[in-house]
Amino acid sequence: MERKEISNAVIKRLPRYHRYLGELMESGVERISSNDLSEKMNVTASQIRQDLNNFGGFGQQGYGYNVEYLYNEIAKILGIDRQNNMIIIGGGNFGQALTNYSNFERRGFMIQALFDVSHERIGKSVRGIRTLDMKDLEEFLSGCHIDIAVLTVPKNSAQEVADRLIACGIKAIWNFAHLDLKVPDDVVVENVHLSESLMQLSYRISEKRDKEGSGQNS
Amino acid sequence: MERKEISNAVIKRLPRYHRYLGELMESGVERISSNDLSEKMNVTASQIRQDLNNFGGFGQQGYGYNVEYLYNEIAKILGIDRQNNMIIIGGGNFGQALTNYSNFERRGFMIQALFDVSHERIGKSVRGIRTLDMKDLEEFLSGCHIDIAVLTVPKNSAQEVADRLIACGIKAIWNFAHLDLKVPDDVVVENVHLSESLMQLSYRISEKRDKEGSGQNS
DNA sequence: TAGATTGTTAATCGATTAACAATC
DNA sequence: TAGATTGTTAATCGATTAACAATC
Repeated sequence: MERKEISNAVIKRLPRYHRYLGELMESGVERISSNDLSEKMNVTASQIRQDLNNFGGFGQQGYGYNVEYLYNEIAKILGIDRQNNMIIIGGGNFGQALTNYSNFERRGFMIQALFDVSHERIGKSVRGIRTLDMKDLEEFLSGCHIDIAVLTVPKNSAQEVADRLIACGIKAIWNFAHLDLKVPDDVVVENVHLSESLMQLSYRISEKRDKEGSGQNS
Repeated sequence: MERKEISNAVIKRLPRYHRYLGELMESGVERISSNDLSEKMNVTASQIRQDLNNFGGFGQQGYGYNVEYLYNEIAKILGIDRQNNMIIIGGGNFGQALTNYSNFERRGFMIQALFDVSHERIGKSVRGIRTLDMKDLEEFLSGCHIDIAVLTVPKNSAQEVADRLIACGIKAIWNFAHLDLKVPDDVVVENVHLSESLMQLSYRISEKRDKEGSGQNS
């Protein structure tokens, strides 16, 4: 029995449920109804129940959901109940920032190495994580299992690096480069396009500016 | 006459259109049909035409779209045809990485200052951009116009900082803190929740793992 | 048992795709 | 003019919300 196909919209909401449940746990809340959670999160109770029931019946009629249980179940669904080994390709600004950001580790995302081409960076350690020579990528990957490769290289070398990673068997890429990678079907890519996010914000600013402008004229 | 309400789905696609049109321009392409663009971008031609026609008729029957013209029109729609002044609050890993990332400037997003509470950081400059004392935030904002505040502070101080920014008249926040900010209706927030992005990737990895597992058994 | 709240089906809403008349 | 391709209306598809029977 396979999972039925889950829509992207649902997958996007799961981490947010997980976050709110974590906060409820921290404040000692033991159980919560879809209705109470919906008010906290500003979504409909119906949506919460629909979303969760894609994966199973985690609640109990007349009671609601046990916070800790649901938190752990969502963690399992998200695959963060286990260790995920990562490498970061590109030791520039973002590569180093991500390496320094120790929060990922708390969720089981362990950075095993950083790769770069610059001889100024190679050999140095960031938070105990070695910066290795990009030349040695293939050798490194043949020696250990890496679940996720983080791509923080310039746009013009991103595809080439991705190809090398995929040739080594990497199946998941967290892509910070500002382009759409071409990858085989069995490789998953999650994009973080910061400039596109910033442009969306900019859109909303100018949309507001337009509205105010026309408002004054009416 | 006001813009009609544009759906979020459309807004998210605009920066990607802009990016592809920019690349076409660079390779010297003068005109393109919705059909050719749709093949490049892996969307339907219908969607491209529908999206664009939310904002006006930019094409010409029998000809298609002029690449440079459309590129510039989308830039206007996105509000990136003008300068946007930004400040970054939080001079940690991400704050510094964003400050160092000079690509934003090319799109008119100018970082005017960096703010921090740490005396080790205050007074130092990153790429010519001063790190100021968080204490002086209100004074600074009274003296110049800032369009966007970038929030790269720890989760537990983010709301407090946001409140201060809003009190100073900031209307747009690019939020990297891992929480949902509470802001008035006239303030726009764009979130970059990196851990949620990483969890979505993790979900897809484990989804694939499940499928393969069940495949072997069948 | 009565009350509460889920799980799930049905209804609605919105977004995407298809089709085609308008027009360059 | 004929061919190409848009702008736009109509049809379809999918996601969200509402409703309610099941059940703890």
